[in-house]
Amino acid sequence: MSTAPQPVSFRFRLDLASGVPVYRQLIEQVRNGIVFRSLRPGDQLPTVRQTAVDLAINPNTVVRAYRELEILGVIETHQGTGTFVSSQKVERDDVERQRQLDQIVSEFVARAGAAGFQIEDILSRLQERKSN
Amino acid sequence: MSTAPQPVSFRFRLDLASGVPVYRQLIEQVRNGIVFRSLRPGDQLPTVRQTAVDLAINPNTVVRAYRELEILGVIETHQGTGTFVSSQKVERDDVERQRQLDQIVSEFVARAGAAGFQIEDILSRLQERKSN
DNA sequence: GATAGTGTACTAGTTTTCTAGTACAGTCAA
DNA sequence: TTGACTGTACTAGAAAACTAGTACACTATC
Repeated sequence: MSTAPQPVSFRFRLDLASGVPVYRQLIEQVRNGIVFRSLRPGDQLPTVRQTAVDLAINPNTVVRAYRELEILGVIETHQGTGTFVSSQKVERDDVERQRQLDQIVSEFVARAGAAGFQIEDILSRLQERKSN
Repeated sequence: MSTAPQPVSFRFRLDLASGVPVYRQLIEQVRNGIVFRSLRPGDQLPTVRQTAVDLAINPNTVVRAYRELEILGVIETHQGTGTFVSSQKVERDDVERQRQLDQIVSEFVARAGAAGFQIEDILSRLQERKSN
């Protein structure tokens, strides 16, 4: 190596015993990485090949995860260059974004509600997270 | 009929075009019914057979949905009698419930975060819902 | 006990999901 | 241009998910 442009520090890990599909584990780890700031806009993700070798899986499995994340607008892939965390999530129409947030929240409330939790429970838990 | 014990008013509907598995649509509708109070503790759900006939699906598909809901503690099934919304969700260990809420919130935050929303966005949206 | 209602169990077929093998194509630096 | 890196495309097989057919067992009422 010569210039070592922005070394990739992010690393995947697998839990084969969990029963959760590999590609889904990868997606979740990237998402969490972004939320918890271990991945920042512009950061390069491990390459498809490197990840495949490291985890002893097929490149296509990595591709599948990256593709789904790209559809979500979370990352950007550039053939021949690499895969990167989106520098700025594409700004969408406000109405569309509002609808999207609404849908996520709806589903969430329904799920928590079915488990016997009230909106108050959720709110207080989120407040805690926010202050951390 | 003679006594007509608590007529079942809840009705399922299907969206075959959605691509969402039938049994999962049923689960979601029961969950939402509970959250939005169209289903209350003790209410009887449509019978396995009636639902199967109404929606032109196999009884086992309904059974699958009901079983999953029962595992979640949302409903209770009684062979020969019917299926009912749990009169009182089984009280669990506080620590266990805390963990459960934590997990739901975690997943939610990760998902919303990946879609570009901040905890603040979620909080304000939830506050709105609460006041409605 | 008979009967009509309820949920249950077992089996199986189709579809979808998930992963892999392998060859191809773009990018960049030397 | 060449070579070593990057992501992409096509194909296919195994596993899981999903739904259905059919027969059985429990419950309540008459």
